[in-house]
Amino acid sequence: MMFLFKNIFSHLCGIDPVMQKRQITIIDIAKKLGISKSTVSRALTNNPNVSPETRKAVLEVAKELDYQPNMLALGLIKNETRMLGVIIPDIQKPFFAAIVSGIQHAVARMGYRTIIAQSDESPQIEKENIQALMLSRVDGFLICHTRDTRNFDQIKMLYQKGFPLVSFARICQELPIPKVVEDDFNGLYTTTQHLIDCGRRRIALLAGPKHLLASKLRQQGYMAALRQHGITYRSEYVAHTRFLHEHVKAAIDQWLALPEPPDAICTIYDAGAIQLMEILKEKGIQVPADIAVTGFGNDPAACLVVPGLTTYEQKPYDIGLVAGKNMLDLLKKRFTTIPSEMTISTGSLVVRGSSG
Amino acid sequence: MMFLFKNIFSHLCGIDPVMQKRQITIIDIAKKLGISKSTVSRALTNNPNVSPETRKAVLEVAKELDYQPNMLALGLIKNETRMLGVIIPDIQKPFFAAIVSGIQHAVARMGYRTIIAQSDESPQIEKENIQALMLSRVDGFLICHTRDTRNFDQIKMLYQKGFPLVSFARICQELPIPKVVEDDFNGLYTTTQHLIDCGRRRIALLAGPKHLLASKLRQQGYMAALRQHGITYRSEYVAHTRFLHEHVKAAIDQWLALPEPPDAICTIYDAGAIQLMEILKEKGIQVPADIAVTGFGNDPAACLVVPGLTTYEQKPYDIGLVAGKNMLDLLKKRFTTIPSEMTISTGSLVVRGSSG
DNA sequence: GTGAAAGCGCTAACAG
DNA sequence: CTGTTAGCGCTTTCAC
Repeated sequence: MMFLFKNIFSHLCGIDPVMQKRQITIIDIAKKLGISKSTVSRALTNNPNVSPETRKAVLEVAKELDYQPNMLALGLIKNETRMLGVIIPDIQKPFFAAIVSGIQHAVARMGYRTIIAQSDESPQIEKENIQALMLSRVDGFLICHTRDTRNFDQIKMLYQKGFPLVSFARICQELPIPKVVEDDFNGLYTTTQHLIDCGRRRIALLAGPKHLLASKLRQQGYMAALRQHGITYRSEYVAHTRFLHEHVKAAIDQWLALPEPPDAICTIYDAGAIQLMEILKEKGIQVPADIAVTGFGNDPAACLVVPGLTTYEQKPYDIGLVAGKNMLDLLKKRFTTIPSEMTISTGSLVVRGSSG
Repeated sequence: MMFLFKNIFSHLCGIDPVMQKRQITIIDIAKKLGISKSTVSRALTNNPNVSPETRKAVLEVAKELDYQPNMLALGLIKNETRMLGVIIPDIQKPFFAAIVSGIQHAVARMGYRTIIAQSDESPQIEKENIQALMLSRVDGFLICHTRDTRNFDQIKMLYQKGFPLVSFARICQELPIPKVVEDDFNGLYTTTQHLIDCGRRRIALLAGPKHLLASKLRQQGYMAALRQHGITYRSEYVAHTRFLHEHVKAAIDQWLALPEPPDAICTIYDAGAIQLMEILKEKGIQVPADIAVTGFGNDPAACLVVPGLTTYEQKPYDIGLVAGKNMLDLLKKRFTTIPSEMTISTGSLVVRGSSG
């Protein structure tokens, strides 16, 4: 519910907004000094072909008139906006918020601004956002696809048109562009191995959608760790979710109904692990005594639950930083080479109570 | 640590980026049809003064050539960018992330894009961001100040220049512009009263900086609740922090050294409450048995700590939504009235274990 | 209906 | 060093 109040300060502030005042242009400065606008332009852009006195006079008048250069006019000429389009699924997820922060800090130094667009995990909105940002003529795109994006026509179209492109976190593999990802494989390899080291042998996996690359890689890490230790992979121990609470619940019920229920559950995302722990607690099952649990990501929440969640720590801020730097590289050598490396940001195991 | 991999797909993707291809303009369309660019423009902008056949032909060729209107040129003429500047302290705080999300969803419908700039709680960076976004010629500003912003010259300057302005969360009181805030007073009144209802009498307050409006209002809510119940206000029970962990620790130490230490602690922010609970746990003090604790905000973390944190739930997403709508109103009736209402988003008490 | 011309604010090539 | 001219891509008079 919301309340409205008339602002009691309205009449007291004593500042009047100057509506509609035509903006000051270089022509105003030129007129005032009786010189041509080209000279003013030169003075303002540090062009050497201006006498020091003229420059000084121009700068003075510019300040006096509070002149603000019009970036639109400038952009029209240089055909650049110094704006970058950042497309993410959901800014409210700490993981993406941290990446965005990293990107911004990386590119702000070079005077680039970022336009953030959320796809809300909808491929359709993702498509519309790309379209809209293209029209806004951003200088480049940093894109993290939705979970369900399977058709990469839009980003291919951008590539074809020659837009500088960086793909991060949920990447498009089909294009030779810079990519920045978490170390999915190693993350699950590490947490799974940790559970094995803790003496667990019946280790289940709470995975993601089958088509999602990150999910696939994490599952491969899990399987590799099992293999390494001579533990047979059992498909009934693997549950694929679409990251919804119901799926987690269904997975547990299924596992507990098994003749040999798992003694540990590896998850590929912290939120799932935390939901898991809550459900187990409701059922009176002890974590880690009965079932150990691990996560992935080291969400802010991971250290707050009880017991603390053992997890693989990622550094989303660093991922953003690297993605931003890659974009700056592309922008710099725009017309020479296209680097198409994949950067893998390695994390580290954070051991807390949930793994025993 | 990061690893680099040469992308093995580089040679396989079969799509070639068309570097530098000059963008398609209305002149290309005009030439192809042997008509003037004015007619093309008219056809594209739904101007009635075009024959249906001409329009159809233009639309066809436009699609064929994949024509994209140049927003910069358009903006230069109309003097608008359909971009809004959003200035927040830190996108990684769930509170601000939710607000940003609300703003975006509110304005996206009307075709506005948002440029997010983080001030990192630095008044200096806040100032630079305002400056930069003004140069980028955004159509309006939605601003949440840093904790330490005391000088509002920058935003006043924007106001004076006639920019549509909305102030949210940490607002500037000195200007007659729309403001959207949480219900600070009521929040602390409510949590304090709840503690009193739980039988507590020696209630301390973990407050914020004295100069910060939200902090002042919350303290007033706390004091009003005490007064209401005939409990004497004791200044030694109030600690002002600058939201740092050390300050929280110092406050506790001070309170515990008192001849009559508090039996409850009201805080004005969840993060502080959670830090508080951790420190108390370390000291072997039981929450809520020995000391009850309440928070403010209902952070995602509030339901994860043990015991759960009793807190006043805010709806930051709604605050963003309202702020965005206010901005749209300003933009619509830009040259008529300036609404200057204050919208107060009311929350509600969420009772969990920490209050007993 | 359509075309020619002016102009949004600025830079850049070309003369002096 | 400085002024003139010609655009950047588009809309918008103003003629016809």
